[in-house]
Amino acid sequence: MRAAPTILHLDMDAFFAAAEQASKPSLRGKPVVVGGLGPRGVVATASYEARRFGVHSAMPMGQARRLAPNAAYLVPRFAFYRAISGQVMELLGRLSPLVEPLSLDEAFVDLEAGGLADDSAGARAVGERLRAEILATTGLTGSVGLAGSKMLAKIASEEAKPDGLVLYEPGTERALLAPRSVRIIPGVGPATGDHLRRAGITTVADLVEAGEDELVRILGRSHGASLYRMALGHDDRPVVAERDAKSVSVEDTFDVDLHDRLRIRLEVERLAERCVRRLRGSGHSGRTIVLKVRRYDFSTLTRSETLRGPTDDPLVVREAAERLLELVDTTGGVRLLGVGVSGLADYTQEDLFAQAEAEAEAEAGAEAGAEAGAEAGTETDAAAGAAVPAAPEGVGPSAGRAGAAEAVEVPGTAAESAVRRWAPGHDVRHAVLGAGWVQGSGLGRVTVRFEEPGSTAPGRVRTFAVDDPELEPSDPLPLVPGGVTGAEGSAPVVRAGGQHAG
DNA sequence: TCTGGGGTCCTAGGACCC
DNA sequence: TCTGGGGTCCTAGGACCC
Repeated sequence: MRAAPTILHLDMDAFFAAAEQASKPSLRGKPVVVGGLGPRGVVATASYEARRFGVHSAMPMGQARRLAPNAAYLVPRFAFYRAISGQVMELLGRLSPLVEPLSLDEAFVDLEAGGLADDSAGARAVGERLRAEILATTGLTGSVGLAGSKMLAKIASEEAKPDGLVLYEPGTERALLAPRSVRIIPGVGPATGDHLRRAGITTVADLVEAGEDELVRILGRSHGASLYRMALGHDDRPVVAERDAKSVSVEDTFDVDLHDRLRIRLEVERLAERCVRRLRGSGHSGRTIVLKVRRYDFSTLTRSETLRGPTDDPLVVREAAERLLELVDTTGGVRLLGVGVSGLADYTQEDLFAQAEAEAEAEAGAEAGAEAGAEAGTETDAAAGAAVPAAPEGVGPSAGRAGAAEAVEVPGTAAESAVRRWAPGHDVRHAVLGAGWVQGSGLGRVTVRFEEPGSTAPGRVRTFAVDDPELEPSDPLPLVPGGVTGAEGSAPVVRAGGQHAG
């Protein structure tokens, strides 16, 4: 806490959906839902128009479609959102050296460290100027919260939504929080909320009245003590610019539960390879391999194995994941598989050298029979894995393999690649008609609306054969003339946190 | 058409060591 | 051979966030 409201929290409004509306004029003012379009998809972001129908983040798509059947349903385009996020983060970087991104659409900024504001009036001016710059640069609106602590700044930005600014004067924290639900405090979710409610605690005032000892008794040492402090409005957490990643993971939910053990194993191998690609891409190696399995009944389990040294070797990670799979009973079916690596180290020659040594030792000590068996298995499966084209970003099995029968088969049919190529919302270019985006596809046809971010009226719609030679996928166009697009792929990487906008 | 994907942090028990 | 007490590492699960 500080004497002036110089901690700023920025939250872009309905980020993914707003970005789609900005890039597709025909969707402006209309309900838009961005998320997984497969049978098991969920909503990532709903536009404010869609929220009026009751659609919200994390809701199953089927439910969203029942509530808002006439909304536009689009698959997320992360590269595009990342590019816009990079522009926004760049603007934040001009305010202060201390910027802490929480996700693509959210960040804390320490204005005091930037020397641009040291009182309420100054902070408010900086906040309003920032909002104007974001609008001018990206065409999107963001909401700003200003307060003397992270917690209050975040609550303020929530209060400011959409397209607003709220400033809480230091000293008013307790009175402001007292009548609110405990759920307003970041970190209090459904489970903790229920737990507290059963103890008769529903408001922040109740938390204060209960006292620290009681909260520690109910919620445990760490959670109880920090919750008590938060309830009093005490929050000294600093804005931290650099946070090292602690783990890298990938996972897939399947349209249909997997039963076949060979298919399950094949998917684990593909996930391991994808995971290592990401691991290497982030410049890390890691020591602990984690396999995640969600069963038909949604029960989830993890199995992990810690190596003697950090690795970024695809084979090592894959074989560890395979060993872990052997420990899991998959009878009844599997709806999700995931592979992760934690215990990250910076990728350096030293690490690799140490790892090679550790592996040599391990191999020398291993039983010959087990080694031979593992190797024979991976040979075959590696060949099968290599035949499968990697899905483009944002298009998981749910989008790409809709309705695929569960069997030992190699995905990647022509129909399937058409589904991926012409995913709803993706940009295309027609040799004669110019820039547009996919409204929908199926039965060998793809429907395109021809319009650009700058268009003032909705564009015309035309339908083509999916293999029309004049039509091809293209990169997003800038939302604002002269702005960046998703094509660069060089936007600053948002490190920790999720990828979804609320 | 019931429940995504990528993260973080915390707890708790057992192994192991001193 | 009658029992202590820490510290650290590993594993598994759960809550939470966007």
